[in-house]
Amino acid sequence: MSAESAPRPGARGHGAEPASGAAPRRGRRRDAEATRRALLEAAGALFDERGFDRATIRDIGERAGVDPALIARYFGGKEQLYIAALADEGRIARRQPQVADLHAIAERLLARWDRGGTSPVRRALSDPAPADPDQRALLRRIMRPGVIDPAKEAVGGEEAALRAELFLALLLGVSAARSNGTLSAVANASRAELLRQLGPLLDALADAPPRADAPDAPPADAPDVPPPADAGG
Amino acid sequence: MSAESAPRPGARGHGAEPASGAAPRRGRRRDAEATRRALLEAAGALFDERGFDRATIRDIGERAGVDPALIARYFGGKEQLYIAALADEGRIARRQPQVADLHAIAERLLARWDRGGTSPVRRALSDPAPADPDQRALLRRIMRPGVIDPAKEAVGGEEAALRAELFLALLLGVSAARSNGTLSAVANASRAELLRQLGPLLDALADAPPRADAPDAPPADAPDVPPPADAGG
DNA sequence: TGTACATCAGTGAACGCGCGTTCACTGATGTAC
DNA sequence: TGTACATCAGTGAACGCGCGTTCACTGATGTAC
Repeated sequence: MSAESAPRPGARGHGAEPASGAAPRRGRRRDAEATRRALLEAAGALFDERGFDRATIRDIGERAGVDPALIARYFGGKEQLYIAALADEGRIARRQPQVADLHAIAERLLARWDRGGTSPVRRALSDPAPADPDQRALLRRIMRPGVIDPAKEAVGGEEAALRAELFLALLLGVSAARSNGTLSAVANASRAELLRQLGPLLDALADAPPRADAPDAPPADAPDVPPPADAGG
Repeated sequence: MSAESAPRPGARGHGAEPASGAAPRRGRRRDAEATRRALLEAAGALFDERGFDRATIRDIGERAGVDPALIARYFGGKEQLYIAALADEGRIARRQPQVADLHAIAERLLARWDRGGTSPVRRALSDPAPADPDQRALLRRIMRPGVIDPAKEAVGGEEAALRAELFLALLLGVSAARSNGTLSAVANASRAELLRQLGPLLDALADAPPRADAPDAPPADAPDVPPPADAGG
């Protein structure tokens, strides 16, 4: 949809059009690698925008300027294209300079996700449906180096792992709300305003709260939570 | 799946089975109202578990113990059944006693969502795909009385609306992460532990941060955010 | 009490549609001679 | 330089499948007489 898109390699038309645009790899009008990349990027965008089911291979092909049958040829099928799009995003993320500061990570993530349309990883992480184990492992591998590990280091303390994940979950929730537009104040706020409001929360996450099993705390064998008087249903 | 399910009204079998279970409305084995309710509850559960697309009317009918063609008869179609399931959840939520305390609301929401399988509203709110305006309005109407308005009252201050929505977005993110299981620490933590970790964040949300346009603050005409040096992509 | 009928909840087969996939084919490209 | 050929990127029609929907039908229920 936007002006900047991949250099469509397999452009239709049968006649004319001898590669007028500046193609990075000269000499090959039929370029399998460029086609692969175009499919990967179109898939990343559409999987994020619409989710796996609603992103059809025909739409992906159209956005990439490529015949959808080539998805089967280059990736094996739609499912494998999805996995490849996730992995590709991980590869991109790993190239970014790493920082171990919650505010900086939050700013980077929200900025990336606000740009919209290129993060199937974000969607996979915020989908409430149980993910299959292979996909979970892939997603964890993708988010660990750039987000989870630095966040863990930033919060420190005993429950660092849990807190780092809460940090990410929090941002995912905010980003999803921003995209779907139902919570209008969150959707319409500028990113700067949002980050200002989130600042104290991130600070609170970095300050370790009193441990439940501290020496002078009551015994921690209480059941999960008192039943909250379930009315209705 | 579980032992407690709706009293299946249109039970198959053609023979025998003269209503051995204790039916609340005696005398009518063929009960349109009970069938409607069974469909509504099965739909609520499946729409939440799998999302709209992956919840097929055949599965909904099977879980309700009812012929899927009755969805068209009673609701008009799958889309209208979905709307009805959202509205029904709103009706249930409105029956609950209202509290204006972030911790109490958070506990109630997480408890409801942890139970799993009955909240199409939660899924609709955490879906990153842009929602259509009618659906947005319905969702806002559903969440306002029990969650948004009390949260707004609890946080107070100038940006109360934005903060109340952030509160909900945060919980949605945590709940989604809990359901899909990718963030394992969040998924495996007890709800009590989770609420303990979230406590300071909720307190931070309730304490108004310094306003950007306060008398002694720098002018607030800065652009959205400095470009974060976008590497890769 | 018994019979005929109207009502309406529920049934099940069939339909059209959009999807991912398959596969025989086309034609451009690079190479061998 | 020119010709024949092998390779392989890309094409497009067709396929089977699962979906939501439709609709003529069945049969249980309640009522009128």
